[in-house]
Amino acid sequence: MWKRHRHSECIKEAISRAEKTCIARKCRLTPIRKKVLELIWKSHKPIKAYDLLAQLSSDNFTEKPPTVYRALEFLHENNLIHRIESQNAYIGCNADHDSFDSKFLICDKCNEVEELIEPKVNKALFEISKKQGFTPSLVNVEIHGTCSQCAQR
Amino acid sequence: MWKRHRHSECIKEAISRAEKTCIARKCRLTPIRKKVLELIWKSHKPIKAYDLLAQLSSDNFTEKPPTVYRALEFLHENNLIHRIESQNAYIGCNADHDSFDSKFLICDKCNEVEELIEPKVNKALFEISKKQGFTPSLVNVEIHGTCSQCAQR
DNA sequence: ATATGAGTGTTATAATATAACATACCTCTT
DNA sequence: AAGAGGTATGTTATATTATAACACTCATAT
Ligand SMILES: [Zn+2]
Ligand SMILES: [Zn+2]
Ligand SMILES: [Zn+2]
Ligand SMILES: [Zn+2]
Repeated sequence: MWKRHRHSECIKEAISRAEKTCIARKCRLTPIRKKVLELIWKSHKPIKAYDLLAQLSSDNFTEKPPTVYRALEFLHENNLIHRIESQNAYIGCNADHDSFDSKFLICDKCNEVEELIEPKVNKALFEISKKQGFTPSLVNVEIHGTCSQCAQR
Repeated sequence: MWKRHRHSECIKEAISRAEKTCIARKCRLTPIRKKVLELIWKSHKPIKAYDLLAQLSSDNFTEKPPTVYRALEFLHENNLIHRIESQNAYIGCNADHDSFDSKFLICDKCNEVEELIEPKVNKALFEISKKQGFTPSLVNVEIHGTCSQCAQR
């Protein structure tokens, strides 16, 4: 996001990463799962389940919701995508980060999302939690605002 | 949460706080809005819109969804409640904190939620965002895990 | 009293997600 | 090659969450 790049490379990298993950974890990147992951990456923004569904379907053929939700579940379990809670939408992840740590910058103008990879805040949040007697297992941070591109306009 | 307290006092305090807020902001805590706020506080956990709806309704009378969603919208705009995004549920707020800063400890066992009031992490996140050229307007942190009560069991 | 805006009632529908069960398809064993 | 067992998909139905649109009521301010 906000950096020029060959987006087709992102997608290739994501698929290749997914294939490796599946070998390592002994699970299968079936055609449906692969297609959903590709569509998520093509979108370049968080994409909603029913938009994926529409793109999966062709004129003479309609996929049903469970198809896409199952693929999303699989991809999520295997750390290949994230769900942006405040948008009910899904975005690809190409970073090797702890699965319990996710942080996003969400532009409310253009809707693009960038994942923040930064371990310190996570650590601080874990420590604060523990002080309260709470045992954290997962941290999700969603920061809304305006990206640099949109700020310039 | 996780601290013994007279919960009836929480509710009273919340209503009194809401009344003050409404005077200050020149808006109205109508009977519906007040009732919804009370029900949210009575729940003691995040509560869902349709559960509120059920509680608002009596045997011979059913409220409609817009009634509760409008009340929730009002309460949220006026910083009297928070929405827990990962649960599609709503919880009361009695803290005087910046409206753009909300952090929650969410116990996945008992479903109770505690709000964390702690300014440092927020500041750190703002700074990290700005370094990326992003102008933040709102931070939401949801930390899932196990509360001390549930850990003991 | 009457105009104005805020609040509520009502109907309908949109958007998001899952349950349940049937069928197909891999992969391993024999 | 046949069968068993598990994984994945197809299919139907339904649950859950949320909003649009328009009519009506009510407070209150001039
Ligand atoms: Zn990630
Ligand atoms: Zn933007
Ligand atoms: Zn709060
Ligand atoms: Zn608990």
